[in-house]
Amino acid sequence: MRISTKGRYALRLMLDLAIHNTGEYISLKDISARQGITVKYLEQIVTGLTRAGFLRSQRGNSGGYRLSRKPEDYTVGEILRAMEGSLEPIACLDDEVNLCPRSSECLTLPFWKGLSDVIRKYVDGTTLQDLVDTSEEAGADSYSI
Amino acid sequence: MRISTKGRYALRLMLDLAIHNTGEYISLKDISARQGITVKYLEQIVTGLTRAGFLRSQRGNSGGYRLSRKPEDYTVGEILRAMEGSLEPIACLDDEVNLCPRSSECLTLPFWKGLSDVIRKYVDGTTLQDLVDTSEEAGADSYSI
DNA sequence: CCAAACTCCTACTATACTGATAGGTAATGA
DNA sequence: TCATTACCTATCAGTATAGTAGGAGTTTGG
Repeated sequence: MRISTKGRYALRLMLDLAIHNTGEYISLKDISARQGITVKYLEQIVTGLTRAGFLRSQRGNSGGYRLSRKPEDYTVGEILRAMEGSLEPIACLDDEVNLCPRSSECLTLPFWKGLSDVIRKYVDGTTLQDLVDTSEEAGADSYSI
Repeated sequence: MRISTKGRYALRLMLDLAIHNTGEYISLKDISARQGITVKYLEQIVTGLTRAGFLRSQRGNSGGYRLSRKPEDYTVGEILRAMEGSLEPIACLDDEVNLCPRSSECLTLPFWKGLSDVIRKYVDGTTLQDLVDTSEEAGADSYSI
């Protein structure tokens, strides 16, 4: 039941861009310095986010990335799904294809559906802006992000 | 974010024993036939559950397993944790040891704690008896467990 | 009493996933 | 033009997953 580093780092990257959301492009080098994640690994993560349409990129000197929407228009759920593929606790819940032949008589399936629901409600009920807000509440000075 | 087969099968095994909770010992062979899981794999799963004190076992002819408590006295959470080790979405939340050096300034940590909370509330708020009840509501005949 | 029916224990294996690192190409701005 | 940046593909060690396999010890029904 673990979120991979890609999912966790993607969230930190997006949050970093949300906090430094000036309209300018932010380089991975800068994000790397702040987040302590290598540029090379960030590249892999950012690829997924750009392909999902979450980021705009600019090549060349003084290039980088910026958010393509406002922070309040991203849910944490969609960011995590872009990296993790699925947040469902069991494959049966992903789609019809993975539905197992026992599903109609499976006594544990309703439990898993319920778990899926509480997870989905939570992650899709939290926006990137919500995370920015909690950081400001806590006092921006104490954070080095 | 997937629950492993061990966790899923453990829940099915416990639920099978809860439904056939006559006081008699139930053999893995019987459970295997009902659940479609090999006896050899069930052995591995049942070992963890027995060590956790969830089951009583009886060796030899007409031996098997039975629940050591009443179905309403098991939470699904503790059953899953016995097999999965931890249900925390990130290692930082497991214990002090795994806490990363950035934790005090980590802007995403409160989010992960919140996710951990909704998961924990759900899985520890559901008992084995709850799963038995939903099966009875749905009509016992339609289920072959 | 003994053989069948069980649990119990340890080892092994193939496959996939994770968490990276590495090297090179293409675009851009000063 | 050249330093800086995004972009692309490949590789790799380590770990976890989802089992399979073979046997040893225990109990009881016949």
